[in-house]
Formats: sequence, structure tokens, C-alpha cells
Amino acid sequence: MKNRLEEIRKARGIKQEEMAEALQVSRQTISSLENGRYNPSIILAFKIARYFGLSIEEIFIYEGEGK
Amino acid sequence: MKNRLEEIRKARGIKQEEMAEALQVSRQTISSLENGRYNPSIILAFKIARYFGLSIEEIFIYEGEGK
DNA sequence: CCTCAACGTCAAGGTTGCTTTACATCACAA
DNA sequence: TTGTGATGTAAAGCAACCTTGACGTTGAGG
Repeated sequence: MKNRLEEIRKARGIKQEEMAEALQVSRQTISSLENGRYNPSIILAFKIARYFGLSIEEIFIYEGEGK
Repeated sequence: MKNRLEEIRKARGIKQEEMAEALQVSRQTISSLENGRYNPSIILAFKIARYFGLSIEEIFIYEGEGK
């Protein structure tokens, strides 16, 4: 799974820490997601989508194979 | 998180077991999702969406509060 | 140079998603 | 009744997600 988190966040001039606070997760979680260390839970994916005003599919890209 | 899994699956005349096999998960996982025992991983949510030809948002409903 | 903000990352621990195995229920057909 | 297909559910174990706490790196400004 790829995602456009860093791209979208930076385009809006938001810091990881602000975003983390708004989503009620730790800054490390945002960093981990941006750097592909793991995938978000579906709950967090929904929160992120809502936060950016986008759909999950616009942010997270599932290619089919792999993780 | 609520979902329309059972509704959609039954509307298409599919068995839990067929669906599980197609998605490469266990039958218990499908049952657990339908009965709200836990939420799917985002990977599984994508697989389900693709399987039904729907978006994640059309299948899984995130109300905001709760789990 | 020094410092501070922003970010990367590691370790240890708790919770959740998913597995296998097993058993129970319920409706329907023979 | 007997049995079989479809489903619910429980326990135990492993992997993934997320936390707190800590420390390292990098770049911009003074």
C-alpha cells in the first residue's frame, strides 16, 4: 500500500505534530505512515480522509499485490 | 464502524465461504466482520471493495465517534 | 558557531486483526 | 428422524498497529 500523506500534508503546510494532534494519534504514527513502516487501521484511514476532505481511495493506493 | 457486508453479500447470493476463499481469508474473518466483532485491516477493506466493485465508503460506514 | 524546530527511528509494551481448530445451532431436504 | 450445508462463536497464538520515551539528524536563523 502506497499513500500520498506527505505530499498532501506538505501541500497544505501542515506539520506532522499538528496533524497528529488533530487526529488524536502520536507524531510517530504519522511519521510511520508517511514512511511506509506500516498501514493505518481503517479507522485511522477514515479519520485522515475526513481530515483532508478526501476519500480513502484518493489518499491510499492499493495496487493489489503486496502489502 | 458499521458495514453493509451481509446485506451486499446476500443480495448477490454469495456464501461466506466463497467470499472468504476469493479474498484469501478465513470464513471466521468474514463472519466476524459481518457481526461487528472487529474492523477489517485497510488492506482487507480494499480487497472487499474491489471484490464487490464498490468503494470502501460504500461498504464501511464511519460515523465519527466510537470504534 | 549555536540552537531550535521538524522530522526519522528505535525499543518495549499494550491492543487489535486474523489464523486454526473445534464445537454448536438452525433450516431444510431426504 | 437423520443428516448436511451455512453460519455463529470460543480459545489460543502470531502478526500488525499504535503508544510513550528517548535520542539522532538536518536545515534555517540568530
